[in-house]
Amino acid sequence: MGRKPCCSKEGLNRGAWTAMEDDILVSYINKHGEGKWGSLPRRAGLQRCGKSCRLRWLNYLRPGIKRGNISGDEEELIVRLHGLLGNRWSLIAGRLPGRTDNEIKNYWNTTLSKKVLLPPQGSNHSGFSNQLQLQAVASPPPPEDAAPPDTGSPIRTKALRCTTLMAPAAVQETTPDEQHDLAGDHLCIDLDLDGIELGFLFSPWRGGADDVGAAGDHDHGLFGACETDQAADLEELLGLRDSDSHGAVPSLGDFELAWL
DNA sequence: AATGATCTCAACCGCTGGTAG
DNA sequence: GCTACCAGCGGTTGAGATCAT
Repeated sequence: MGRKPCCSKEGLNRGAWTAMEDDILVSYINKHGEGKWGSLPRRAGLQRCGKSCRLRWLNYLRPGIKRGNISGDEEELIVRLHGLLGNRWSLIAGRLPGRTDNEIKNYWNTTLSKKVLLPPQGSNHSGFSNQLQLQAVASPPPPEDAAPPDTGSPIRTKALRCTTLMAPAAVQETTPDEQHDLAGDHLCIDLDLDGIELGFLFSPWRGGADDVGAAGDHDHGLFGACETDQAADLEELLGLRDSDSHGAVPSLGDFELAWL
C-alpha cells in the first residue's frame, strides 16, 4: 500500500550498535524523551532507521532492563503465562519487570520450549511442577459450543465484548449446587474474546471438582468461584489481584486494562 | 589445538492496528 | 470511507560464543 519500506535507505548503518551510537541515542532520549522514532535518527544525528533506534532503546538501553540470569520464578511465570497467552511476548514481558519481549521470546525459543516439551512423567528435573507442565503443554478442551476449532491457539487477548461479570458476592448467594455449576465447567465470567469464552480457557487452572465444595469465604477475587490456589495465582499473574491486598475485587475496567 | 556442530541473542523484516488528514 | 504514516508486535536471521569430537 505504498508503505515506506523501513531501513531501505542507502547509507544507514545496520547490524550491531557501536558504543558511540548507544551514547548518542541514550543522551538524545534522556534529553528529549521517547517517541517520534521516525524522525529521531535524523534529529539525533544517527545513521540508523527509527525502528532500529526504538528496538535498541527498548531492548537494551532503556533503564531498568535486567539482563541474563532468568530466575526460576521468572521461568515458571513465563511458562504459565505462555500456556495462557501463547506467543504474546509483549504481554508476558509486561508481567516481568525489567524483561523485554525480545528476551523472553529468545529465552522461550532457545530454552523453555524444549523444557516444556519434555514428557512430564518421571523425574521433575526440569524444575516445573507436573501440573505446570501439563498446563503449559496441553491445550484446554474445547467447549461443546466452541466455535471453529482454532485449536492450540491460546487466548486472543483483545476482548471484543464483555457480556457478564458475576461478582463474587452474587456467587456466594447461590446454592451449593449452583456454585458447583458455576465453578464446574466455566468460571463465573462470560467474556467473549473474539468467539472464545474466557471461562473455559481458565478452567485448566482449577483444581479437581472436589475443590468446588470447599469454597470458602476468604477468596473474593474475580475468579473466586473456583476457589483454588491456581485461580489466585492466575489473578496475580494477570495483575488482577494485588498480592498484598487480598480481597480487592477488580472492576471491569481494571480487567480490561489488564488484558489490553 | 583444530574444526565442525550447536546454541544464544541482538537485530532485522514484514505485518497489523491506530489515527490524523 | 480512504489513504498514508507511525508505533508496535511476533517471526526469523545470522554473527559470535560455546561445546563436542
